[in-house]
Amino acid sequence: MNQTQDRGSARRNGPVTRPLVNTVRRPSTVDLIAVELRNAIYGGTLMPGSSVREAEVASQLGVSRGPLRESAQRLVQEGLLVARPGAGLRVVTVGADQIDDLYQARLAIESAAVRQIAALDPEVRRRHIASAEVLFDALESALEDGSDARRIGDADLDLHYGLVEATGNLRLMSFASTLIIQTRIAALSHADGYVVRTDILDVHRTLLRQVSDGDGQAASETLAGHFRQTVDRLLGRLDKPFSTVSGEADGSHFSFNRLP
Amino acid sequence: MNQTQDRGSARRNGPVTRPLVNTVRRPSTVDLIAVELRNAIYGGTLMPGSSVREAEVASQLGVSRGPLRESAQRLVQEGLLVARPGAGLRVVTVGADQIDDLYQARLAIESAAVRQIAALDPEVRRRHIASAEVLFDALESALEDGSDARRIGDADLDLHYGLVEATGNLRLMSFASTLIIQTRIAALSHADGYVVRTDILDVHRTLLRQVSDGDGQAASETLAGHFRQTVDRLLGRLDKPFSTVSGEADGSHFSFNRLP
DNA sequence: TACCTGAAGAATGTCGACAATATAACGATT
DNA sequence: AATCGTTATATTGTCGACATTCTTCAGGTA
Repeated sequence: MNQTQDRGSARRNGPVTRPLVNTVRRPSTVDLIAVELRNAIYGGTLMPGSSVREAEVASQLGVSRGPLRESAQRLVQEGLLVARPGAGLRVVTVGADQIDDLYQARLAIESAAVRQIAALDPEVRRRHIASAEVLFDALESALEDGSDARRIGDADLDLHYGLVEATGNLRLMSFASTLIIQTRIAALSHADGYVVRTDILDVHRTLLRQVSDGDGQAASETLAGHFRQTVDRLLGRLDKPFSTVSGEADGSHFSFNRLP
Repeated sequence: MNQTQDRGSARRNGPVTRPLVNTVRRPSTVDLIAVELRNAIYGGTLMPGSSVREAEVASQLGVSRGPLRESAQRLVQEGLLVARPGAGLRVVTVGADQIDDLYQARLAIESAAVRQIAALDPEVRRRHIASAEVLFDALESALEDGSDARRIGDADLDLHYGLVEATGNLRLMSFASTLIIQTRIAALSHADGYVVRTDILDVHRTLLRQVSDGDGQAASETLAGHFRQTVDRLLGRLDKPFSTVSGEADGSHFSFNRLP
């Protein structure tokens, strides 16, 4: 699996948290390692529940255990890793009892995002959601191409992150990034995490329409309904998905890029 | 200044982020140091913009630089510290250009919280907001006692955190804790950060009433209006505060508790 | 057979030391 | 006088090694 670290293709590996203060300065080693770890989790290289042996990962990254441990604490703070004293690091598992809280948190962030965008002046609003519409097209293409569920899920999450990104609020972006990676972890945790609803396009088309129409309240409700359906499906509470495409989790072992 | 680390009086030092997974296990050293650092920032011992020299703080905590650096990375992830390569750690400053985003983020979290609580069944709802009402009484007492602006601000922030805590959503609680500490940082950054509006009681009384009445939409709008006024005041855009109480920032130097 | 006990192994937690870098002070120059 | 370049100091960044803790597995016992 190709873990790239250049910024250009960062989107392909999912959203990435950037430092809150956006000044010009070269990224620290801790930054680079943290990005690498997040990508490894998001990309399925580090599977949920698997233990992260420091010496092993550190040597693969070409660094010592010190910087690796510092980076790991960042992911611990994000809730992507858990550290049991003496027992080391593990990738979190998002259990069924966490799904509700996770999507409530996503609703908090993303609902606020669409409300905020919808409240903008029509002109700037159009400019801000332009990139989100590109991501919607990407989702449409992924569905038309008959991509596997995993790739469709990527496009879905990218779109949701893009909406938050459109606010330009670094705090919201940081929160959204964390929650979306946790969503990915939940999908990787459950066997049937990757199932695609056929109405996914309609929902998101409606969502974007409502945002661009300036109706934040409606967009927020669309989002709430969408999340509620998703939670119900993940919890097996309701109707079965309309179309199911099994996604394969490539079981390739660790393969990081050594840091320069 | 008394930095206590027992859980009982944690509220006095402000909200504290706890690990996302709530299992029984002794806190790691990194946890303890991180709590100590957050309290030092929240309590004004580490002032915004001040540099955090690793060796100095580490020796005061009775630990080595290694664990301290790991803990610091947690606060970096939270946006409470910034780390410039080679130049070390500094406490963040929340500039005027950050106020908007900060309160938008708080609105995202807290608005979702009050909506969520308001949507509960009336009986459980009453039980969940009971602690928040205690915090409201504390705010009322602080105002009646003629406490300084700093203490009133504490009670205010405690109440806001209590509302999020009432959701029981650990993710939202973690976000709220971070944002509230950043709010404190903003207050410590600006000279006139600590001014108290006389209508603060009315606003929060209304807020709690609307939540307990199950009107999440109204509560959310009350919150939005309150934050908008606060931002306008902080940015000096609008009317001057009705009553001003100057808060003193005790300039006492570092004084941590050595970890056991 | 199931459970508890204990020892061996491996991984983590912590520390001290060294190298690399940024900051500050100082002097030279225009 | 102000600015630029240089040097010295202090602090950070990184690493390797050791102490500590958890996990595992073998052995014994009820």
